[in-house]
Amino acid sequence: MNLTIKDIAKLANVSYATVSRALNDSKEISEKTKQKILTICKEVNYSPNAIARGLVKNTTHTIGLIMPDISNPFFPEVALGIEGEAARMDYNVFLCNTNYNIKRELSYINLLLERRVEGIIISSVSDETINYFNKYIDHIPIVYVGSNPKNDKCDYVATDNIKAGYIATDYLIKLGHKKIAFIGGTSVSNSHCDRIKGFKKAFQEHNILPDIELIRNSDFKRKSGYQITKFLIKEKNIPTAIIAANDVVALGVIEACDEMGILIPDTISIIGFDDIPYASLPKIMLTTIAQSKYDLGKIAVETIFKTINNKGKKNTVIKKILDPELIIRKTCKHL
Amino acid sequence: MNLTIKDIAKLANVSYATVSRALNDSKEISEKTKQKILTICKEVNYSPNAIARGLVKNTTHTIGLIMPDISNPFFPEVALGIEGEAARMDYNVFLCNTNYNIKRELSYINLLLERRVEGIIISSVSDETINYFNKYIDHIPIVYVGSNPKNDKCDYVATDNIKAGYIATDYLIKLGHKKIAFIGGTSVSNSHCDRIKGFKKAFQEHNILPDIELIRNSDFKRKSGYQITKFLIKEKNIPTAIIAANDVVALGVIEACDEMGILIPDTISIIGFDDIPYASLPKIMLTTIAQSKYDLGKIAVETIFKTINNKGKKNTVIKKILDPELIIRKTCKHL
DNA sequence: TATTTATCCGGTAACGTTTACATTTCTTTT
DNA sequence: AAAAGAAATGTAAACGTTACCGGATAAATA
Repeated sequence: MNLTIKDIAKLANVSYATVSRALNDSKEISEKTKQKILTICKEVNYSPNAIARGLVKNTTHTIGLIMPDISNPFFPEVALGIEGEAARMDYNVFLCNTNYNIKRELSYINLLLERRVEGIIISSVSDETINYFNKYIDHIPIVYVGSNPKNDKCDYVATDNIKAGYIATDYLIKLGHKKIAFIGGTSVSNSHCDRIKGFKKAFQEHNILPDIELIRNSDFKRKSGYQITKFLIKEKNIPTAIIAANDVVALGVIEACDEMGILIPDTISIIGFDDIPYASLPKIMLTTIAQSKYDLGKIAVETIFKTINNKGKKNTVIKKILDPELIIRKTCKHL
Repeated sequence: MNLTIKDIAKLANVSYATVSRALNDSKEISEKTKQKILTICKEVNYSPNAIARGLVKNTTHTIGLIMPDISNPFFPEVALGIEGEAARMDYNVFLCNTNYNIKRELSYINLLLERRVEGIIISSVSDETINYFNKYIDHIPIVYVGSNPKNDKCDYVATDNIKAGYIATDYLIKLGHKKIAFIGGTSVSNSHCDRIKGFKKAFQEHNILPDIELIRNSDFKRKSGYQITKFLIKEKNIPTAIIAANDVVALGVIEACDEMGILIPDTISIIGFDDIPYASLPKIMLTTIAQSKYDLGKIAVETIFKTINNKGKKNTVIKKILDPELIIRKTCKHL
């Protein structure tokens, strides 16, 4: 079906080794024959087989990217950083979406491994994959992005989520809030757990106790932010402020409040994480803890290339921690 | 570095053909040796080389997906439909983001071709790639998604964009609007051109003339919706309604109006396309022409598999046209 | 002109699989 | 118990490249 290098060789009356030389512009070929071969390739629309090349060169120029949810704008933004930086390195990205499903995460890891990607960047749902990766950690460069795994072997680049949780909570407490709900992510999520830590730390520093009843888990989706908020409000144990797992969840929180006629920020203050583009809409003006999304991706690629360029051997574990930034908009108010 | 089938063969004391049989659970192998081999594979963490397999089987179980902008929520939604349906078929998706750049589109096409993906689904910026595809159209299944190319050879699945443009305009005219701005996409975009057609058709049917000055192009981004709107308003030729290229642009339009103190829908009515999740936020309530995003993706995969399963030969050009739907929310008002 | 040295090109062995064909081993039948 | 047939395994050729090695031709030196 597809033309091969041998077909081109016949057309050009040369050996197929020569064709290969022309295609890879080696210096072991005369300019003349090279041009002859190249024009023939153009004419007959020859497309080199990357599979075959990959087999012999043992390289794919591909890195795998595993993300939980491309419909959450945070992740495409990170992906953009990854793709951009990878393209600069002449690498391509194989993007896999897990929908927060650990099974799919595992199966994608296997897939990427079988495809011999040269590195894997993963924004993992939990630490469960870590044990899995332990088997491979010496075989293939891996870097976690967005959350820091509780394992001292894996490279990662993440926002300081403890700090993020702390900043959000501290801000609210200083605004006079005490009854603060925390609608977090899944209980297994590292970023969630870290933010909870920061949440508790802030309370501790201010010498007050958080209301444990107001700490809830979500699945990181808008709908669950919406549902949990409705539930919270109906319970009549209404908080004066809500910290949401991320901006998408926060949007769900706002939706619920709007529907139930609760004024933001007058009755309830709301704060999110990530600073997705839709948080800055004039009608929304969500106060949030921003992450440097593009940089997260970009740096993840940079660190994975440290290992790739070192022929897969890594000397030290690389940990890059980016600072979160409080973006004050209009969903929080002094009590 | 990585273990091969031959290593496993040695460990199991069998030929490597037998190992292959065990791995592909062929019936030409005894259950006993099969289990023996499989357990060895598990123990030593063997990962079959998909590259080598692809070379001999001439199949990659991958389809390529080219999209202009994964940071516009419309596209991830379509991508989800594609990935979901592809996964059902046991295929994987190689996602490429072009940032509305035709050069990158072309280079990604080449890349995917070289990687021997079994089909390409493309949400193209324009028809320019079509000429390029013409060379390949008999070699590889291609389906356009989201817009219908002006070429009778390519399969596509798209929303009826003429209708979409018509519905939006008709709705506004019936609401009493005459001075309607159309902040479209790029001039080369098919979906843009079709919607303009629908726009003009609606005017025609109502026997009024559109103000040509109010038809503008954007780059499909929020920022340009924002800037063009500001420009329009400053020009003092203020429209009573604005149709935006998509919801993201519409959000930019709203942003500009908010900033300039223009009331929506009291002073200006606004309508978008796509119905992205953020259009339905209570604070936004954007009236829009919805596309069936997930279905668009799902059906694109279905149609590409018609050709793939037919060994690449296609009998007839498949054209699937989905209906747009007017979602009335709160950004449009009777004049 | 004869010899050395670049320069260019051809032949062939890899790369890690699958698969058709050949061969061995085990059942079954007589 | 021998022959035939079925089942399990081995052998080797493909898949489309790249890369090494050696040979031929052209260029440079003596």
